[in-house]
Amino acid sequence: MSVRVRFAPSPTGEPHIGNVRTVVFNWLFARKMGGQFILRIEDTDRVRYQPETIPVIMEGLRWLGLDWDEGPGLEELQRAGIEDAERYAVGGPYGPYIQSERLPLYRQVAEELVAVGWAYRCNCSPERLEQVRQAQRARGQPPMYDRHCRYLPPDAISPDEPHVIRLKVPLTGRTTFQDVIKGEVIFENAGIDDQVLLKSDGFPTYHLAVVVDDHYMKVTHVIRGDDWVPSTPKHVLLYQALGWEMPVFCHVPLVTMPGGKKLAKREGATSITEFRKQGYLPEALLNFLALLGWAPGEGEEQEIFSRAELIERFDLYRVNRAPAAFSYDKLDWMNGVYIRSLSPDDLLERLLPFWQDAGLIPAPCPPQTREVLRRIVPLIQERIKHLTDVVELTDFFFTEIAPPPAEELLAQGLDAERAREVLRRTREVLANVSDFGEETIEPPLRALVAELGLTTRQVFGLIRTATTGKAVSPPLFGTLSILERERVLARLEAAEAQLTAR
RNA sequence: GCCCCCAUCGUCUAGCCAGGUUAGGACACAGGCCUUUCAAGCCUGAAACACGGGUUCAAAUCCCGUUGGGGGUACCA
Repeated sequence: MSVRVRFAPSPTGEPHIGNVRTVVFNWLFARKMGGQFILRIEDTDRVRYQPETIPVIMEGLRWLGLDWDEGPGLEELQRAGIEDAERYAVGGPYGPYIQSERLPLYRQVAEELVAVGWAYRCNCSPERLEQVRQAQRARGQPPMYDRHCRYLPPDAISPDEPHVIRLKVPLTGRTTFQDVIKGEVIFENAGIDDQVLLKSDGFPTYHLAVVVDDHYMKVTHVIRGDDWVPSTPKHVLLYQALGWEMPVFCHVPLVTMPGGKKLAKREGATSITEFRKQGYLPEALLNFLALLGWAPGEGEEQEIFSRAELIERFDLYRVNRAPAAFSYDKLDWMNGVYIRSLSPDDLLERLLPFWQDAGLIPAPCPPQTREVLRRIVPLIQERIKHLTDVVELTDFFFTEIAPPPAEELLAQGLDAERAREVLRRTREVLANVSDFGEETIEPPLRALVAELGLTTRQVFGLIRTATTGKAVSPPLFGTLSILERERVLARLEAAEAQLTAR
């Protein structure tokens, strides 16, 4: 039978990067095994529901290259009020793939469980439940539902009055399951709460919905975060009660922040959208995430893997047991590696939106500007770690610069008079050079350095500051050539004036 | 509190299952080379088996305990 896995986000916000790593494992496993990767929307929490995050989640997956074989279809997306539903509709034979579209199914299963004695109705008020929990805590007992309604006569609560349906967990014995990563995990039934399966608003809780959907969608492997381990016995009980075949469970370790701190949904954990905005390449992020908690092993020392290589080598059974800390340092390095490996034209295309967002070049990029960019890219390719870095590194090509203050011009240790001389002589040289190509500029400037008896650092540093306004810039001769003679001479003159004014 | 999971350089990890390694690699860090700045590249360095007991000729590897970390404990997922 074909492997079927799923990512089932709840549209209450954008998934944090730890969740995304788990999605990567799911996707890699599906592709490796030639199976299906399913996207299911778990919108059963009506309080925290934010429909607008559905397309954001989908957009993020697409950007990362995590395509899904089955997922919400056109009509259900339209009913959810998603704009551009056509753009995201995939559909599939086991839909609908949005849980709010499957309500009758959950209710039916819940009623079945009540009928066979595996579940019961409960109309305890939230206040009473809270009181019970507080009392238990005060006594130093684990907070659990006291099963008040479990022992009521079967007809004590009418199906028509507001109530929830709870799982009737066996009071004794133990529930166990085999986990791909952890091996056998054992829970005493006495410690398992009578979990609510169907809420009073008619929506299922995660526990009911996940079991029902995974069953009917023929999911074979449940690959999810470690945080689900404690609720897995409830799911196992449900599978047993319903007589359904169990999927393979695989609980992958969580991802923490660099300090080892918790990576909770709202703790500023970065989302795919944020990484994208910060100038990370999707292939770099994918590569990095795949290596967070997994390594090919067998003495393999390669760390840069193409998408195809990751699929080929990924092994779910080799995923680590211990949680992994996210490292921006390593991601940055990897992003730089990927940026350097791009063809200049490809890099140019990816850089374009960042230059445009910064207002440095017009939105439809004119052909002339593109030619300039084509000359700039090779100069900066090995100097940026993020696509966003290009803005600060190249802005002086597109905007006028304020003449640098004297102290910056004199940073190389020259006195004002000497610096003025350097600038004046440089202007003479550059005014008379036959053409303004990189190779034509360099020899006479080097000759000038020798003639003046100064160091290249002193002279070129001064020219750099004068023409770019920065102490750090792309390689000087290429930069001057792209700037062109007129602007270079003007900036040199302006700098000279700065020193004179002094 | 109770339940569950986890433990190799600062970080990601290889090695563990099938005991014998100078415990390997990468990021970051330090020093050097190259060099017009910054990068990139190259070379070198520092850096780990959490602790305590077993088992064994031999333990990072197997067992137990301790400590530490993480997760769960909702009509959230």
